[in-house]
Amino acid sequence: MIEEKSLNFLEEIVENDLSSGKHKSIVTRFPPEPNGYLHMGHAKSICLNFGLALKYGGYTNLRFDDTNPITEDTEYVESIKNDVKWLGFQWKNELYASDYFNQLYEFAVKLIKKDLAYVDDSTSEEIAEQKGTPTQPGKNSPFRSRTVDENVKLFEEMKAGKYKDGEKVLRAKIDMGHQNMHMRDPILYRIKHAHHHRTGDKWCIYPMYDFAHGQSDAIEKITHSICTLEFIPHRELYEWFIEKLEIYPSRQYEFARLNMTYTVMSKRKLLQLVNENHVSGWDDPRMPTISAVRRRGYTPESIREFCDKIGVAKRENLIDVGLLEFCVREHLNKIALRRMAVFDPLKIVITNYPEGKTEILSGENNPEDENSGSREIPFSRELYIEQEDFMEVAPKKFFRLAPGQMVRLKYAYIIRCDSFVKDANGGITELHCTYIPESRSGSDTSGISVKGTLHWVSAQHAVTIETRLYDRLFKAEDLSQAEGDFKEHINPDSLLVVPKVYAEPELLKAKGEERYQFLRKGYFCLDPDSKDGKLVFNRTVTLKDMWAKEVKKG
RNA sequence: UGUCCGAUGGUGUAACUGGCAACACGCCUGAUUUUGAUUCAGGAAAGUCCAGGUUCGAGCCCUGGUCGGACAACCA
Repeated sequence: MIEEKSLNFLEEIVENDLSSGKHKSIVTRFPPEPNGYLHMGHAKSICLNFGLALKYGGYTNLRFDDTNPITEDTEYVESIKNDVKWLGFQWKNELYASDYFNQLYEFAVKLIKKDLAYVDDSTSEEIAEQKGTPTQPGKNSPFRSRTVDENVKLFEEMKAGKYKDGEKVLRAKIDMGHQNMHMRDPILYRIKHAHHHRTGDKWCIYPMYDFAHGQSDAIEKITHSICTLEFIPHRELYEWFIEKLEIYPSRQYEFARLNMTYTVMSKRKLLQLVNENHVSGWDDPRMPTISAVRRRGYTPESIREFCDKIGVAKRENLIDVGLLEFCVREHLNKIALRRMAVFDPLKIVITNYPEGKTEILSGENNPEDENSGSREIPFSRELYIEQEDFMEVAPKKFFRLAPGQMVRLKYAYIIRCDSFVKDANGGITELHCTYIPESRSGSDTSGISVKGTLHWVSAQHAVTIETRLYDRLFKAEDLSQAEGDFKEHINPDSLLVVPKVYAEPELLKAKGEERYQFLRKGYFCLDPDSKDGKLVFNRTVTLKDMWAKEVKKG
């Protein structure tokens, strides 16, 4: 009997609506504006909206909120669809707010005829002036008292293209003294002689968010319209339109957006990073966009798991990026193929191993997965190990190589370090070791047990690859609290390219969809920049490293 | 000076709707280990923003504060 997982507040609402009979099934929607790439915050929203419908047997529409032709583009539409699919969700209908432009126009006319909307000739400055402030009431526009007929005619003319951008707007007639700023005669339509990615040049007036979103929800009979906290003040207006237009009463619910440590999660800021070349693009693996984490090697499973773990509530939060890393390690540990690669080579010569001899050893692809099989690894007299795996004078708890010390070479033999060679600067250039022939992996009769196991690569057989190691994009943990402009906190060392890493030859067969664990180094995946003869790997995340922590402690 | 949201270990989310605060990440110990990974066992860590009140009993209810956030784009 598994204890039932407690519900988040949205699931509670849905369950109540279902059990009370308010709804027989639910309909949600994911409503991105196609003006940027999706990020992890959107992933949270996607998992929520699609997850709810999946759990309670409803469906989810993908609806592009494309009411501002100036900033929107089909490039973004395509990336968004791609990202949602990649995350593993399937929408019922692909819809666009622009599909409803005719209907929205009729809604506007209806409001005008009910004397609940009017055409205003005020400039945007004047309208801002009329709005007042959160603590001071606004004042009526001088155009507020136009007759219904006049408004109908003017609005038609706006639609017909008689006026220039900004010359007129359509506003709701509510209450300029309202406590809620959004109820102070909000703008419904504005004039933009702009080409729309879907409707082309058909329209020169476009509805504002508030006059498009809720109505689109109603048209689609969305039962639960879920958005982020900053839309709370819009809810009153959302419901005002439902009442006055007498349309399907979708209900809006708000949850706290995702914030993560060491990064920013706003499209505006991410766009800035892209435009100002602080990153190579929207899918630069250091970005928190979905396309970037995908390129970096994160799996959809791990992101869904992450979204599940962070929960949903109404209080502001700052999630430790370490939790995301935990989720991806957890998944990658189960599926990644193990490979060996040496980043900072130190040559070792096995002095008692025959020159010219090559042995083919076998290494399991994944100890976590019995069905993953094994691959062949060449072993020979000259090998590379990591520089950091040798110390001339080793502390007692150093289980790696040092003069006289023994280690196991993974999948191979136990070796002992006999001597080392130094260059003029005192740097270690070469180790001379002897191997224990009867310690061969899988048939070890030596009876020797060692504390350390090293990864290695045969010098003669190694292939070289490029690797890109990523660190956090920002140095500040909480960018919302950090002083000054967010870009002042960019981490200059967030990308480290290692142009030449020595890898076991099996890696030549690497495939883009595959995930790899470079033993003791982390999880990696092939980057699309790879070409024949030059493979590039991204480090998704490091392995947990207790030893590094130990060393730090001193 | 207004209105609206919110407040539980370091972080995030719970608490059967009033019954002596749980789970996850992180942290610390130890065991296992041919990855100092994984796995396993254990531990530290909040008395629930504050002050009153109701109650046999309050993180949950009431009152008043405090703190944090949102709201004044022809953006969404």
